[in-house]
Amino acid sequence: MPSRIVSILGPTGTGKTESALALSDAMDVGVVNFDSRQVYRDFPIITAQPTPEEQGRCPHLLYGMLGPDRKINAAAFADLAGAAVADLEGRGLLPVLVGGTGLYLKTLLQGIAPIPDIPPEIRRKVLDRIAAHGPQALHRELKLADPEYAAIIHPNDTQRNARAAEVYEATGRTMTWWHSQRLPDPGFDCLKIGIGVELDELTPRLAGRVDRMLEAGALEEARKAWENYPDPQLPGWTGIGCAELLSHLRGEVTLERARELWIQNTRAYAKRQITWFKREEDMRWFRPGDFQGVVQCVRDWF
RNA sequence: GCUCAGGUAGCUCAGUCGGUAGAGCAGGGGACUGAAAAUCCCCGUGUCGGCAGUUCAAUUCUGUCCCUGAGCA
Repeated sequence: MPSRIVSILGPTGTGKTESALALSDAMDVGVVNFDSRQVYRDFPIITAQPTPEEQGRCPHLLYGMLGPDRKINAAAFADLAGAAVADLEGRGLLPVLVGGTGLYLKTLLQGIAPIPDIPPEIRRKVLDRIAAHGPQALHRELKLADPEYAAIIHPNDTQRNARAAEVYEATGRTMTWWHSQRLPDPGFDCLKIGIGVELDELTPRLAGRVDRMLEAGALEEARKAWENYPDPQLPGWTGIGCAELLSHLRGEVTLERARELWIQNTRAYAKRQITWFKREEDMRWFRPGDFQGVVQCVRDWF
């Protein structure tokens, strides 16, 4: 018996959180975060986590549970999400996954290659080599070890070349081999609800959202986080908004410029998300604000 | 008013020893199997400030005018 779950997907700033709350008014649900940034405790405003009041309206899981110094990845997150879903089901609640991180959803629903954790010293070695010789050097080696995967990823792609190198070095198996491993069916029957807009329509909303975050104390939030975690390399600081505000706090740009960059980067991110979700199969699309449509869609699904 | 430095893609700028020009960013499209709010790929015609002159040919040289910045008055 597969678990029945609902996911609310779409680019940032389309009102996914509100849609989930509308669902919670209509039926017994629990919300599971599905956003790689909303896991960070110290940035509730900047990462647009549901407010405490909103989270009080029904169970909310996987929000703000990590410090900015903690790393998370797709596989680890999917494990947590799987446990969260089981938890809600045990309480008789319909799990509603809300977020914009497409890879995390894909990992939960389809599983991911069972590659073991990479020893830190191997990772460091690979990163050192990239720093010294560039990702192209690793790509040349990859061509010999795993031509099939080398053909798929670009020589300039730092992250994927690093990943391929560390996996091969640590496990003695290629990415192609790992990706060809049969995965057990994670066993989810997921209704995918997409909140869709054109980028042009979304842009002014994103700008307004950034302004509201600033009014709500985003800068103060960043300042406090910086006092506690004064290292710009930490995973938590790489979020959009966090990075721009930090740049201002360190005197590199004016607040006005930080705001502009924040909006610009948010927009570019939304564009990438739109590209991703466009390809997602079995999506039911709704306009922002069409809460009735969303609720009805879930009802009909049962 | 004088001197100097500039006026080239939406922005910041490179360049053409004379044969009509190219980077980064922005913008558009795309990819995505453990960093994913990440990472990466593809897409560049614009009166090269205006006018005139020299030349087969000027964005490039010359003159002049306009604009911007710095300095001197």
